Amino acid sequence: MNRPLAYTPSTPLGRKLCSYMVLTDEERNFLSELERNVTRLPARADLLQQGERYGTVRVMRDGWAIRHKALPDGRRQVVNFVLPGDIIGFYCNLFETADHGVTTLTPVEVASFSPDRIIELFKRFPRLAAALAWSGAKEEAIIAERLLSVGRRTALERTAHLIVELLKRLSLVGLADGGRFILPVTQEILADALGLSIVHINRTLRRLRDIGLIEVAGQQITVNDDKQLSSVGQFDELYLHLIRAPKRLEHALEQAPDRNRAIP
Amino acid sequence: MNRPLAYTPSTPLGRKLCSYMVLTDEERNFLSELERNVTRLPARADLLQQGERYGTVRVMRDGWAIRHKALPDGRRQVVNFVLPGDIIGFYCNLFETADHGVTTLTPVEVASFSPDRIIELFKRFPRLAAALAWSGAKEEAIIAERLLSVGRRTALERTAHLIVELLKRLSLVGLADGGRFILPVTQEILADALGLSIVHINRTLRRLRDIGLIEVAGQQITVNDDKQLSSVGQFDELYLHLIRAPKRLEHALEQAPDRNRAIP
DNA sequence: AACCATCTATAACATAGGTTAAAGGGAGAG
DNA sequence: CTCTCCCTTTAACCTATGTTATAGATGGTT
Repeated sequence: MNRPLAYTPSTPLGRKLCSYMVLTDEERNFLSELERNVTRLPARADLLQQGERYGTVRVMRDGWAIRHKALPDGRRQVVNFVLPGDIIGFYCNLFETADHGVTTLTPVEVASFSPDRIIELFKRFPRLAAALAWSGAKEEAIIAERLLSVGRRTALERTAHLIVELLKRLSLVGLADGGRFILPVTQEILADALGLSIVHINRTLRRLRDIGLIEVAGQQITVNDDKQLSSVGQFDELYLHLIRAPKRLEHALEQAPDRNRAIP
Repeated sequence: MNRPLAYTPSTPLGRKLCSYMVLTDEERNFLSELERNVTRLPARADLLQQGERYGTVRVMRDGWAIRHKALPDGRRQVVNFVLPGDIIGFYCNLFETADHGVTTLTPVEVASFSPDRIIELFKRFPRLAAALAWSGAKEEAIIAERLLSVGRRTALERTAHLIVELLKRLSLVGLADGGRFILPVTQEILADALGLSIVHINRTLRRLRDIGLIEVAGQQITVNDDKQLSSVGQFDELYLHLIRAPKRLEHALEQAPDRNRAIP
């Protein structure tokens, strides 16, 4: 392991931000300090409970989780999947109480730190703050796209769309290969993510299998024809904002942080 | 009009941020500079088109708009309503291209400024940056709640929920009084916001009228029994995060910005 | 190896909500 | 004043998806 640490931090969060911009040593140090305090949790553990008072900010280092909201009678909607490198309730930690829960799907490794560090980050590292804002905006875009799915796509389209989305997002962090990935999720959770019943998800997956677009073997999903699957799901990757930081941001951020601010 | 300007800036954005924390003169000046460049547009004008390259950041000063996403075949989902004081694509302006459109519902007054000002804001005004991050997180929370509605609430519940949400949000900016407000929206747009057909929205509104929970007169909606309407919609205002900034944030932000940063 | 719990799979039936069609408002243009 | 155009309203019918029920898989535990 003698890759220059300067370019590939060992932390998922650092790696993520690195893909937006070149980090200074100071920034890198601050980030790796944030991820110093690591915890392991089993599958099906609550990282955050709806209604709970926020205490810590967390970064998912390894494993999967879901962000979900529930109605009093138990109906539940999965808002998003939390993948390695994702931050759990970054801004939300600025709230008093959680309006959603976060539950692990697999054993996970998470780093925790105090919300005060966020304030510190805003004050000392404006470039990191902007980069995190950018990545927060990406999450919002993903949720808005899921709203479009649930509101306006048919069951078949939604399901196809979600599979393509996960394939893309996992490929980005090296967790999918040749259209094949592990989906550590029961059909109940899939149903809750897509606003469908568990029976209908089952029917829909079967249709996708019958058409030959996907193969399912336990938790392993293989996408046979991603072009056609994307087209069934009317998938347009625009919303994932996969391109690095836009030139504008990159340019503004690539200068060293102006700590003595000469701006008039 | 001789209220001390220091406490009630005349700009919607400034007023919004003021409710989170005490602003310094410098911050106030910066904000009002941002809102200097004002444009008026008629109803049904596109403030932003899906797929367009971002050019400017906008703040809604007066009027309504919708944020919406469309599928290639024309099906459309309204993601959120943009009310006075809301920022249009604040972080999103850091993206290359828009993954959603914004269209006015009424004649509007918007302020526009260059995205560069956002970078400047992050560098010079960390407290404003954090406050804007907080308000961005609130928008995400609203979208997540709408996802829960569309995914898991029945038509009646969703509709009730949206009406209560709008009532609360409008009350907050003084645009609703005694449960009465103007909803400058066709039933088609309501349908697109709730993931329903236009016919079914009509049926559902009728049911709410028949039960006596609301009254509709043109664009004016009167909520007769907001307790019961909230209960039908299983409305829990937690997600609106109406409380001022949490103590933690408030405390951290209320100090003057530490421009010379003595933090180790 | 047998047991239990949890998932998946399918069938049969029920219904919320979609679609199509057509008849009224209402408001701005001429 | 009346002609449009766009919106709302309602009815009749249809279908995608939900519900209930049951049987198989699967995998961990004793």
